[in-house]
Amino acid sequence: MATRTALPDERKRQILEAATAVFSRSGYHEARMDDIAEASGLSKGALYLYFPGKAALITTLLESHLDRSLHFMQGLVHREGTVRDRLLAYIRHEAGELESMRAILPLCYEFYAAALREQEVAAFFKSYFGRYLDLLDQMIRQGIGRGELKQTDPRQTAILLAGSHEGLTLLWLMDPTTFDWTAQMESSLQLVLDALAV
Amino acid sequence: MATRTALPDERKRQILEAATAVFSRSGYHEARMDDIAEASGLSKGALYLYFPGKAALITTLLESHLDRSLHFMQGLVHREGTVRDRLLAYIRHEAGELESMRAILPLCYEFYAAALREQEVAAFFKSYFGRYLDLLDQMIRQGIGRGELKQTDPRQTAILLAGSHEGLTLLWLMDPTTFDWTAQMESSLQLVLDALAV
DNA sequence: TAATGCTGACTGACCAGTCAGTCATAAAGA
DNA sequence: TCTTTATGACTGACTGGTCAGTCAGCATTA
Repeated sequence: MATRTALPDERKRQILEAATAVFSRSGYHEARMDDIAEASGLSKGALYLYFPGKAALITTLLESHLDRSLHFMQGLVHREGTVRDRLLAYIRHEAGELESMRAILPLCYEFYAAALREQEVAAFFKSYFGRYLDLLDQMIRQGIGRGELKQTDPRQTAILLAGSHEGLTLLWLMDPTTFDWTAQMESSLQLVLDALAV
Repeated sequence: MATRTALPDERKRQILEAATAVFSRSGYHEARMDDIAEASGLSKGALYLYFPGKAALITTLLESHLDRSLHFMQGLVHREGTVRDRLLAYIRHEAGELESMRAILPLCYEFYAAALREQEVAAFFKSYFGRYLDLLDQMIRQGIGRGELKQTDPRQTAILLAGSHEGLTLLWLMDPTTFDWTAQMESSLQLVLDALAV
């Protein structure tokens, strides 16, 4: 019984792990279902027993990855401490994920491109970025309410912080040797928060 | 004679225009050479008389687009005025290109993804971002030298500005209704420059 | 014996790139 | 001036290869 119900989950995990490896090596379009089958140690047919198709593999992957990041941020909003300390904690947390991000982010970019053409993908990212901005927004409001930050448009600040995060990460990915991700993220955050400190 | 030598250029322009339309509608991978042929009013064979293949179409397109943006920035570095005014001018210039950016940027993202896997594409973007950062860096040094900005690490500031630009544009593309690109870019720039003003 | 989990050869659609052939025009010859 | 030959721009049917997804059948277990 335990095995019987556990099997599908185990197989899904096994397939997703293989898919992550293959997608991050080859990208979505270049990746072949045969490669994923081989990497997973299962047959191609088996993939279709657990997932309806190639697209489902990538969306499941991205969804779980982005959800984890969002979940951490959610926790921070309800934690004690200054906005500064909590955002620094967020940066440090993300820094720990940098290696897995290097595998996932190229796939995100392929999907950002798709998002700008396909309704369904667009809704997915719109919701993700929306929730991300809402959490930042909420934290900034806390900072203003507690007298840590100046009166300022919280949404605008949230967009600046989120945008810097996205953009700096992109620049870093393009050439990781030119600067240290964590140091740059921290100094950028400090600069913005200094400008907004009371 | 005039017509004879002008023809290849005219045809190339005609093909690139069609390619822009088709690529921005369908993306690089989904776009078919047959579609581009039809959109250009030429036959598929003719495309191969003027370009060696599909890849050459997209690289030519992106190259000319990024070069134009870089060229404008280059001009700004040698222009009179404060750093603030010149960067505001840059934002206003880019704002004017927003519509054509909406067609081109999805392709960029597809290529960012490719850049993270393929040596040749990586070199292309590395060089582009490198030159972009160099120009910003140079302008910030001018600001420091002229007493407009505090002593600060110019590279770090350049990375923050360039990163914000990239990231804010990405967020905006994902949902252009949530905020105004120009207003957000300007307020972000003002905040950063205020923090660095003497 | 039946059910479940899985296999992998196969199919059909797709598409980048090719190339034998067309056609309009120009140059050469009658 | 009329005819023939040459040129080069262009065409589009075709090829060769790829790959997502299918399904008839096998192996293992209950």
